[in-house]
Amino acid sequence: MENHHVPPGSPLDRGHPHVACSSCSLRELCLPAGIDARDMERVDSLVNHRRKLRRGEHLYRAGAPLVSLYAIRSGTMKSCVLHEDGREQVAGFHMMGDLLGLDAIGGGRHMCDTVALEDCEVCEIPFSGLEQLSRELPPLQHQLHRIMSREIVRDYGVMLLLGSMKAEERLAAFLLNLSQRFATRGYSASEFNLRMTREEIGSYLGLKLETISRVLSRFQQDGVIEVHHKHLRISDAERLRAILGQAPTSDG
Amino acid sequence: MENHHVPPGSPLDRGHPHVACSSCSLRELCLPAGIDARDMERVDSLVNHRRKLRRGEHLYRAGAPLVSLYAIRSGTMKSCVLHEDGREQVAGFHMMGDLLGLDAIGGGRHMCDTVALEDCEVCEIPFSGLEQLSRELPPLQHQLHRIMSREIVRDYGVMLLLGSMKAEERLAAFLLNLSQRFATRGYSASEFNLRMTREEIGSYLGLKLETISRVLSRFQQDGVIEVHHKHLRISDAERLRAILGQAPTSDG
DNA sequence: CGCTATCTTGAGTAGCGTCAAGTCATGTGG
DNA sequence: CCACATGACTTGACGCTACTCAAGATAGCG
Repeated sequence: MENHHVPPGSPLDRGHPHVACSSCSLRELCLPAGIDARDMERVDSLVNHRRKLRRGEHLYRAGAPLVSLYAIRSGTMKSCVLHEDGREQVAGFHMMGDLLGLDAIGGGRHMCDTVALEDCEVCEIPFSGLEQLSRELPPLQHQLHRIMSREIVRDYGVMLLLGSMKAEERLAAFLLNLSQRFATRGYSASEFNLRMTREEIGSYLGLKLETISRVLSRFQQDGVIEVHHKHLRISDAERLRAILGQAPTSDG
Repeated sequence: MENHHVPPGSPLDRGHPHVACSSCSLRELCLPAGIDARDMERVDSLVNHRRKLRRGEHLYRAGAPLVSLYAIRSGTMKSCVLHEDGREQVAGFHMMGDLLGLDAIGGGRHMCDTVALEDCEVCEIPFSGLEQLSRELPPLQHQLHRIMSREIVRDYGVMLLLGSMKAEERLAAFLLNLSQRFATRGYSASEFNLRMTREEIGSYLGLKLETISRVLSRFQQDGVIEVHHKHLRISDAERLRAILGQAPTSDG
């Protein structure tokens, strides 16, 4: 799938390209949402770097000091939390428009590893500058708060998933969530490529890769999805939602 | 302390004393951390209500519009996320100094239920006023960001727990976390009362109440803790940490 | 073209859930 | 003060879901 939604070759977009938020197609999904044209140039001047990452490259590692937040322009990333004994868990998958690095504000150091799952491009947003500017632009301040709050709510949803759903429900929830995020970004809700491995999905959902594979096969058998390696088509979204909705206990 | 000159029994007083942040023993744990004396009175004037809750009473319910954030002065609360089918899960336990309601900023509505586990007292912080004041007081702004970020990091920890730990590890992690939070607040790290039921602990940890009961019994058998109903003593914190640390797979 | 990472599928198993019975603590009304 | 009701907790027996281990298939990449 071609993520390059952004018109290439704008005046500022050469060499080490500064691409303005004001001309970014993601601006309504991202940090500048709600900023009016007059103030936008101040945001533009804050977000003055882009950075490319190759597949597998780290955006930051746990322990690194907080310098900037990052907004994804293109590509998909994962964040992993680590346990001393070496266990790691995927805490989230990120795509265009998502804001990364919020975990580092509390302690001044990143608390997870964030890695590109495919070639990515991110906008770098110096955090101290962001705090300063958000004091002057209430809509920017509010949007930052909203983004952090929504991350908290998303995390609650993951807890619910991990704490009280069975494997099929977890995977149904995951696929529907992915589907919705693609739709929000203007892509097909019913057909997309998984950018992550079965193992990464499993890690995120608290399951083993074999279980992911089996459940995907079962869904396909049942005609709910068609899956061929990384390519996935949701044939019957209604049924997926039904899988999610059915409580395991009591009658029905 | 009455920087507001609110006469006792005035409408604003609502029969509850206004207790200023500046004289609150929790201020270094709570929202005003890092505010200097000169600015503190502005924070005091923002936080102008206290509210008492009886055990079992809701502080807010999912769906309610965001009006205020709440700081716990005394008592313990739980937050529960709900699934349409009626399943619910405890997303967190809160105690003195914790700031509640952050889930509501993103959508303007609360996304979970928050309930008192015992009689509680909270300080009400009108959110719009908080955003406004935090534009004028950078340390307040930064502290709000830190609190939200720490909530995100805490959530990552819960995901790790739910996604990759066995029952014994989860409970060990839970007890050590409680212990540390009591210690931070000046209480004993090794001896305290559980304010929540086995079922609530289980819900938080993604386990059933019978499992909580069994694992507590096993810990007691092993001499790691002593537990008698709600009363708990950690006899061997080192061993608890060891239970947490041991990876289940491979050698070691 | 072969190497490696990824994925699929099967068989056996362990850990936690379910169901059930019984104990204990707390509170209430007589 | 006691009898009783209620909610919380403990413990046992059994079952099911997802894990483990293992073998083989497939795709991507140099």
